[in-house]
Amino acid sequence: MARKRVKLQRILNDAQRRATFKKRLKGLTKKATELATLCGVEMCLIVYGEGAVEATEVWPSVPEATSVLERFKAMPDLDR
Amino acid sequence: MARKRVKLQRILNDAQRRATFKKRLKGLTKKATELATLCGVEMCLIVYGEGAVEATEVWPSVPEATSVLERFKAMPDLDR
DNA sequence: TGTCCTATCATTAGTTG
DNA sequence: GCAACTAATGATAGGAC
Repeated sequence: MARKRVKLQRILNDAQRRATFKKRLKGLTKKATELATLCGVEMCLIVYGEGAVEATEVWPSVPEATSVLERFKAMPDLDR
Repeated sequence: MARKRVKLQRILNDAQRRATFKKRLKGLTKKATELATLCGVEMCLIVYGEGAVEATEVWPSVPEATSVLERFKAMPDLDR
């Protein structure tokens, strides 16, 4: 989305993939914050990096995400 | 972000809030898809709407989200 | 209400220090 | 490797239907 479009496939270069991950994760969480604020909803986001390269990320925080997950787990299958 | 900027606070009008929620959720999941593809990571997103107004949303799918959640639940506290 | 359009604002790829 | 900057693409508020 800038000087050049990026192909929609896994970035092979490790350093560049990490850099892109960091930038886009920031953008994604910002959007998530805006959506939660504007629409008055609760939400959580969990990202699993591959091995030790990208760390696992939990948003907005581990306790809040856990709370949301408990509600999801407790929800009857029919409602899912 | 378009003809006019929107205030970063809960949209009071129900119809408009629903419309904004739908548009932004679509944009958010698109971004999430791109991040997962570009960086080769697994992720899930869970949104709880308020009461019956906005429905609960799970991305990318309930089975995949459940899989990610199981891994999160099984993860030692120290790693979180 | 849902979808399409598009002017306008937001995000970000590439680059520099 | 990170933060800042900038050009260029991407997302979306408001409007039309």
